[in-house]
This record gives sequence, structure tokens and C-alpha cells, in this order.
Amino acid sequence: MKKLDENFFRRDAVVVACELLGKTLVRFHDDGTTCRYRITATEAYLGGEDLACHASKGRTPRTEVMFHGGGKIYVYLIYGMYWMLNIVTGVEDHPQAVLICGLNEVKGSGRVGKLLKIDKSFYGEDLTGSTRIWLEDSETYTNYIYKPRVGVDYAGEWKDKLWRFETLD
DNA sequence: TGCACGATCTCG
DNA sequence: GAGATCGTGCAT
Repeated sequence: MKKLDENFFRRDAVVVACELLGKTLVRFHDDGTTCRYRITATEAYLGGEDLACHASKGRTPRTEVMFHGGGKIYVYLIYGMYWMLNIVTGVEDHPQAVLICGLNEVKGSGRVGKLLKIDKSFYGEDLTGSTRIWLEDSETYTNYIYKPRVGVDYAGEWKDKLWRFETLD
């Protein structure tokens, strides 16, 4: 299996979110076990203007990594409980990210973070060089549906963007 | 220095 | 339908 490289991530978040469906997420745990998952749901967040994207509030310590260009991991804690796993996309100074919402049978981005044992230490991790988490290529999944993103009602006109992608299985 | 709230999930 | 639980951003 071929590891996805920087060129895959340095594109528009909507394109990457869509093409990530069906790709393999590999997690190498501290205890030596390796787990592989198929990505089944993603959401795209487009920085600067998209009010649902944290980076629309500006460059802060939390959003900093989204300004560094595609291929890095952006994690943050939500509701004081769940670590959300995001993949930074696009090029420098164009903050964007793709939220991983579902893996195999696991639905819900909160449970994805729990399953993968994601925590703050993954902030800024380089997906193309990490030895504990990376993505592998596969055939591009064409059988998918798109719908509005979840939990972003506050984002005005941006809440209606059809930037959530799910495989059909 | 304090406070309200959120890209969620689980349990009644 | 409500609670768990805490970092972040914005108001004092």
C-alpha cells in the first residue's frame, strides 16, 4: 500500500474530504499493535471565511497549525471530553481542515478520537512522516453521498454547505 | 481574572 | 431530554 504524500493533502479541503472516503487510516499503538481502518465519513472546513471553521476567528495558538499547509494533524478538545481528529489541507496561509467523522462501523467524530486514542500530543503531527499514524492510498471511492455538516447551526449561511461526505456501503 | 459555550456521546 | 467536563475566546 502506498502512503499518501504531501501532494494529496495540499489541495482544496472539499476535494480532499471527498477523496479521503475509502482510504486507509493506519494507527501504530505504543504497545506494538497496528490497527487499520477505512474512512467512511468526513467534513470539510474552509478557514478564513467559513464561520464553522475555527480558523475563521483568526490565527491563535489553537488554529496555528491550520496555517502551515496540508499534511499535518489538527486536534482539539470539544465539550471538555472528546478529541476531534482533523487533517490539515491546502497550502500555507489558507487555513483548511477535514474532520474525520467515521471509520468502518464507528459513527461519530467523538468516538473516532476515542477509538484511535487521540490526545493533545497529536497536535501538529506530520501525517507523511509519523510512525504512529498515517494514511494509505486505495481506489478513490465514487459511491458516496453529501449533506450539511453536523452541529454548525451557528455558522450563518455557511451551515448549509454540503460539505459532509459519507460512503454508502 | 472570570465566564459562557462548543465540529459530542451516553444514559435514563 | 439532560448531564458530563474543560480549553478557548472574549468580555471585564
